[in-house]
Amino acid sequence: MKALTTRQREVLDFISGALDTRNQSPSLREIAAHFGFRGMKAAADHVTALKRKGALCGTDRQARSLKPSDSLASLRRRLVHVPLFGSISAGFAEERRQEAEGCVSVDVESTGIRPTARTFALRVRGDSMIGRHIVEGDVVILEHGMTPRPGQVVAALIDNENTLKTYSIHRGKPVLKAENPRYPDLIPADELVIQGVMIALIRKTPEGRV
Amino acid sequence: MKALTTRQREVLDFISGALDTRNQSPSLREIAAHFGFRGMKAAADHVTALKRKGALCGTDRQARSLKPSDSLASLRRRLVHVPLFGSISAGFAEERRQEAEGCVSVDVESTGIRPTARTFALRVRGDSMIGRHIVEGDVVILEHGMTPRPGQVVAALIDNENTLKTYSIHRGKPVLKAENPRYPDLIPADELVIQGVMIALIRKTPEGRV
DNA sequence: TAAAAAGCTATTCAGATGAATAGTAGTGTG
DNA sequence: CACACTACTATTCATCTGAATAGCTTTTTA
Repeated sequence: MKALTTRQREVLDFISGALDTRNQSPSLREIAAHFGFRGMKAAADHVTALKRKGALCGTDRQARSLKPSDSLASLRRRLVHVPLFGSISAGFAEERRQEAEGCVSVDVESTGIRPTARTFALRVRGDSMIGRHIVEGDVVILEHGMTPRPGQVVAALIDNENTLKTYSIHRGKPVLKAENPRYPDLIPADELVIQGVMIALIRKTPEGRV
Repeated sequence: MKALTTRQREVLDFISGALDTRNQSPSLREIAAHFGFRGMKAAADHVTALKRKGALCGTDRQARSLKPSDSLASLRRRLVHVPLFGSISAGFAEERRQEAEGCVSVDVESTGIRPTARTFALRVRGDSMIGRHIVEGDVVILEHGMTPRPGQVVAALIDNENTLKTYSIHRGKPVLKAENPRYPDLIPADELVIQGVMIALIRKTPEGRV
């Protein structure tokens, strides 16, 4: 990519910014207005220059189709937006989105996070999974309706509360195991509702947290 | 939000899909073309109905401004796209984006992930930070140029390789501590290049991983 | 069963938009 | 110096686009 001039950089930043905040490309006239151009040819010229230098791409003659051909953007994978719950009380309701307390966005990778409607996230409470290096405050992403395999971490509804356990087989029977010696082990799995199987984890270190 | 008909759901899905894949709202004519409508009023009617039912929003008379007012979307926070490295060899180059092996996207939360240009991600190798529950394969998100505080996890360049350590103060001097008894401790921090301070962590459980 | 809503065809219109033409001033560069 | 490039003003044009009007059939609801 050829070097950009200061002005071209400014125009590119404005377009990227609009795309980030409004999720929509500005029109040539909006670019002109933002920079105080009296005509819009100036904006058009900058866009042409940016396209020529490979910094910008867009469909010809199509409104608001500009987007930076930024290498970071091209590396960007398809995103999944997953509803985040503090806890899930009942079974899977239709309108579970309503109860979500937030939203976690992860990019899909080969690892297997598929953008299913049954994917959700849960905030971890307690330290029952410390043996699997899952600590309080972590956000786990789970897939509902997946059949767990032994060794996988699952979220189960125990006493009307979500708990993370390791799914395993003991004496030929499926059981749920806590990964902390202080917690009771081996709960028969078939009597419980398994909410989901863990497919990913996100930990955010708050500013003051140590 | 009122219930949608099957057809309205289809139209909404098409718009969301276009937004996800092309990052751009379709025009009414594109919607019509996709569903094989002979006129474009049909598409306009569906859009009007979806807006009325609160499923869709957009600026009046503005091209390609449709976007689902989906509750999941409204919960969605501003995203940061962070370049992911396998390792960082030298100091911070300008064109570090070029070397990035991927891209991690996280949504900004109050925790402090600010969309700085100095934010980057690193894939964890080895188990030197097992004591902090950071395991092999995890992706840590770091901020370059931040002054670390004791107890925070930092990435340092040791022997031309990135290593995660805990930053702490020993006898009044800053030192780097490995969180695994099998690794050497207490490396004087001021002789090293600190690449960044950890602000978040992402763990993805591959399909077969246990 | 009657009314309302959904789901379309066909056409028209104003305004938004990208692109083009013509021209000016300044800045480098070989 | 001539030439290319940047960075604009000013204006015009074809097309894209959203919105509107008139009408039609089918499905849903009261």
